[in-house]
Amino acid sequence: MGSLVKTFIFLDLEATGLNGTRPKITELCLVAVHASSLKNPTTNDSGEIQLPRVLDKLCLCVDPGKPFTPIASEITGLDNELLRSCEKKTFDESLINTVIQFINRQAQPVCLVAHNGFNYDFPLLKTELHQQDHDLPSSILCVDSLQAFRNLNSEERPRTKRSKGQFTLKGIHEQFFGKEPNISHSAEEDVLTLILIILKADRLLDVANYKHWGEINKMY
DNA sequence: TGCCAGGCCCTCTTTAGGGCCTT
Repeated sequence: MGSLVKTFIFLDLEATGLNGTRPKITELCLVAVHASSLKNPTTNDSGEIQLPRVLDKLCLCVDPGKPFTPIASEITGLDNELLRSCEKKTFDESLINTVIQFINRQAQPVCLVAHNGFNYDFPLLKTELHQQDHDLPSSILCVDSLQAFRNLNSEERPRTKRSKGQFTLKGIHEQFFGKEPNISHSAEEDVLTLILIILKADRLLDVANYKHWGEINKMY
């Protein structure tokens, strides 16, 4: 199914907490890359993989309208006062239209990609859309890069004891590039890290399990 | 009010338990 996709839209959400806290989105970042740009990544003079030159970005901060958990605030560097002082709007119709227009601008069909997306980002995004009586088209495809990396691991590597952090964005980046990613837990930096590790794991999107947006359930 | 996920994967498994991963 992945071979049909013309645009991969890498997605990351920051929010007020994890699933059990009925979180609200505080920041979202979408970066769209044409499938052709993922097939033959360019490298610099040192042989390091480079991000594609042609990519579309949409990054927005959002007033969540509910308190952050302390840990979420610490991790993301955002808090209610900061977002309010910058006069950020809530997850409203204007934001939803912007996201939909961003998706519609891309070569179709598109596929959303997020790390642990099937359990976190996609259900949370669906929840916020439904709360405003909106949704994305059911035909949009989705991939969870965490699940895909685990599939890749079980197929291509000898069985090794799992270790904490093995499949985190940071952990995969360290395994591939021998160093930590620049900054983690801004939505944009996490998306760019995700793109880099997917460029490095060139078979990942071939072995991934594709779902339709219509199969994604709300988080709450 | 108080509580607070859940699907996936691994193993000392399958009549189960526990850790990972996302903020």
